[in-house]
Amino acid sequence: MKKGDHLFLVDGSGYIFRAYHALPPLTRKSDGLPVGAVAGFCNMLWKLLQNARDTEVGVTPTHFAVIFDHSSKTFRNDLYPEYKANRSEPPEDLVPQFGLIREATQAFDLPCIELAGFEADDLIATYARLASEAGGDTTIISSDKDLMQLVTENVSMYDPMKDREINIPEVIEKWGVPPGKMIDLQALTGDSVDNVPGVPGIGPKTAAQLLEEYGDLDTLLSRAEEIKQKKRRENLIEFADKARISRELVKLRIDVPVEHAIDTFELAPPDGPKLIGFLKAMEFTTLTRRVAEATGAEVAEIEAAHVEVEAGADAHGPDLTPTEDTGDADTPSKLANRIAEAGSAQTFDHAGYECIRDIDTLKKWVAEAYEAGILAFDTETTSLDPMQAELCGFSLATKPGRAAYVPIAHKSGSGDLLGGGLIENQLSQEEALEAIRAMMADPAVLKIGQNLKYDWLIMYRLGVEIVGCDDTMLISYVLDAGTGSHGTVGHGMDALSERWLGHKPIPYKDLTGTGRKQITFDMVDLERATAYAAEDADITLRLWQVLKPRLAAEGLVSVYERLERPMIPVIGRMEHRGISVDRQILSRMSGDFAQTAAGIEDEIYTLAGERFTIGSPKQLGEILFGKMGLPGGSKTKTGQWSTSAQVLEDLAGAGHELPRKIVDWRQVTKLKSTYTDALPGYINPETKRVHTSYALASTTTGRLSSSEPNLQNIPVRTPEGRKIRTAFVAPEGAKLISADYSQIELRVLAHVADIAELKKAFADGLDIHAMTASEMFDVPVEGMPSEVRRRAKAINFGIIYGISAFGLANQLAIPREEASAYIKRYFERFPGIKDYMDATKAKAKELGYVETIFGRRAHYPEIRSSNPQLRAFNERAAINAPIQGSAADIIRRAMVRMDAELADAGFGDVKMLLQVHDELIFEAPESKVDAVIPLICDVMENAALPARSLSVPLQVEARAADNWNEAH
DNA sequence: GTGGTCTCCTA
DNA sequence: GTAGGAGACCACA
Repeated sequence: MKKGDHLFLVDGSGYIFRAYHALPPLTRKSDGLPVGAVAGFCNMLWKLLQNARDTEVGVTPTHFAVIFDHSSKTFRNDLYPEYKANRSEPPEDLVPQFGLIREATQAFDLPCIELAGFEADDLIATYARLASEAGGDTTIISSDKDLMQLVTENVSMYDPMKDREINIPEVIEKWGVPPGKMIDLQALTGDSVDNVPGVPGIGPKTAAQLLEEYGDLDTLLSRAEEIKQKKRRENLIEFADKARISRELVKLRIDVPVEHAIDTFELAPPDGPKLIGFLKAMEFTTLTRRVAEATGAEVAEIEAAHVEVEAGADAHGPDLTPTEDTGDADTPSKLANRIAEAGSAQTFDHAGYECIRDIDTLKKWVAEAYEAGILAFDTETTSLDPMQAELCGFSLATKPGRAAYVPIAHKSGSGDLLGGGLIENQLSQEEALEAIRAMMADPAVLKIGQNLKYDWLIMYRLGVEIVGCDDTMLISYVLDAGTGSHGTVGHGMDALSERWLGHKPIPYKDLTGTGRKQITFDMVDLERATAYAAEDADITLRLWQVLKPRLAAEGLVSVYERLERPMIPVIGRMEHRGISVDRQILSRMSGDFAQTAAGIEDEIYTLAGERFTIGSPKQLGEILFGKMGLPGGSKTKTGQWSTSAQVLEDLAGAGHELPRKIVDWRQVTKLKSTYTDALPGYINPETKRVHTSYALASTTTGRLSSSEPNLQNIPVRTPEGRKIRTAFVAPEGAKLISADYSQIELRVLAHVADIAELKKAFADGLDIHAMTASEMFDVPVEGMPSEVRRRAKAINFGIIYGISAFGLANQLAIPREEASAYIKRYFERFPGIKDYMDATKAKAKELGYVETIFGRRAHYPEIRSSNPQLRAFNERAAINAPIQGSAADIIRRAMVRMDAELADAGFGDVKMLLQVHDELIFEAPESKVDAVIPLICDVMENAALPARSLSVPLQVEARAADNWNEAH
């Protein structure tokens, strides 16, 4: 090892625990052996060995070793017998994976280091020291805080699961002290997991503050008398010895008598066949193929290695999957596994795709589609906006590897002086569409798309109907909504392909470029267009083969069939219809807002004594809290003083003039920039209407989201904002109808938690917030002060959001203790709610997901996190999801049924335009309004039936007017 | 140009 | 305290 070398040390024992808790629990080999953590470990190693440069680490290792704990007893037990005494046994299905991870390390040809009497951390500390002394750098692959004391200029850490490097600044940011003081900090705080005692009542924040003040632990303990806080002083004196022992426990040994010299860690190129043998045995098909591609090995020629599972371990463990593989029967989950494996074992051959340029070939493909009964289909267009896009061509696939592209509007490149003309020998749009029209409308051929709503709209605009279809994006959404951390698992094709097929598709930008020089798809040459477009269809088909069988295997067919697939034409039609927006009204309002804003700006500059960028929170903060010296409220996570409306309102309340002006200015400029200025830009030049885009698969709960423009957040709370709704109008001779569910989420809560009092209140049509207030505060509903009702209302909402004292206190601007007391009182009065919340949390922890009343699943893998904040957040989300999600399912059911119900009743000219979570907006001929409103309400109120019979009535309120403001 | 931060709009 | 999208600013490439 020499200067410039870079040693990677993987904390193998730490990784396995973390991976086990962070990854979905269901990863198993076909014989039931749990291998989730092993899979994560292998992927991580491979990534570090292949592309460490592409990660946060940014360097490629020259030396590499994986370090493990040898056994649970170490020298620390001699120091302090209780050390790690409260460690429970590892979970059953984790046990066999310890051995497998060591096997994996050997399969990777990497040193597998452990030593009796020492923890992995001590070995890591020692090797890091040795590397530094030899002039090399070290990256420790771990995010364990116990290792942070080792961080120096030459030693950093890397969290492989978050792709995050941890250097000196990150340690300071996280713990408030530099790495050199981490030992003292941990000595003070202790560690309940490892049973390191520490000093009671001292957490990380306090410890950092004390160390900042006194420098180090010894000084602090010797001067403990000076501490002002009584309890803290007493504890520091009483537990000084415990703190000193703790320091010895957390201090890592850098002088372990290691058996392997660091030079033996030098990295050799991977032994492809050996590694592949192991990966095959583990059934990691995707990684197997990646390794094969990188090492040039032939997968088929390599036999799966024989891997022994540690004796005594229950290899099969308790089965966690809802459908168990039993016997030889081809169960859905077995089928799903087998197909997934077959699909991902094949490679992609871009040169094998066909470019269809004559009608006979296209007809041959159509015949092939009939034969196969399935056809993956994808359109290529000039725009992401399906209401403006023009068709460039479309692609087809009938089985894996068998795919083609049909160009219809490609032009020759711009480099050609005579260029810009249509390329010859392309089928015309009419000809090509005519050839596929009958098949597209024939349910005998299942059309498979990825985000099919887009292609559906393109074809709908061209007069081609699609009947009989599947959407891989929606299937993935039904199966995996919420998996991965922080919703990182999207359901876009690139992500799905990498995840399920182990294949990275050709990036769109490789064809079109980006930014100013970006070209439209019709300018892409046919060879590359064919490779790209046909690949998309090919991928879609393979994804369908992998994902579709899982629906049955995991009991999610009806969710997909009733709540997802039918939404494609429903939402497609709504987006196609758009809504009429009055440009004049918006333009007038923009002018007014501009004037108002300019006036306020002058006043602000005068009050501030200088001109500055009001919209910059940074500059504004400097003026308010620096120059003017106003007292700051809360801080943002980057340490800036917050200038949120809440803070400014508080300052205004204390008699300061400027903050009030800022609030006013913000409101006016917000309304202007986000709404009155932006909306006219979305009016489609052709239709003269605004066509929002609804995302069907973007939320974890099942709600839709709306974008470009977002029509689900048009202002309503303030009179100024509300006026914007007057610009959403019905055309001459028509009215807008707004129909919204009253208190749907509270009704769902009453139903799912089965709360007699709430159910009765809804059945009797009572004011639910007043009723809650009356129950909680013993105040009669008659003559109840509005403040009392307001508090009960906030609590009711809080319950739906997975209440916390902190949140309720914030909402009501009351002390946290008071909020806490309210919650306690609420739970005493409605114990069923508490039971429901506890049961929901327990279910989410056990299964990793929660369900709506219709069986839609929302995954919260991080609910098992050891990070209390993250865990609590996931608990609240898990409590909220069945309520929010069930309401979302109900309105989806209403929407799916609505068009047909309207048409059957002779209201074919009444059009559903928008959805805003609990509200539907329609456009109807004036003459039909009165007759259609009861029908709309009826469909919405009975939307849960016949699948579910709610024990609470649903109530819908509907009104018609010339514009959205008056209708709502 | 891109991505992160802050703020604010909705149910 | 839940679920979203978007605009402005600003530091980075």
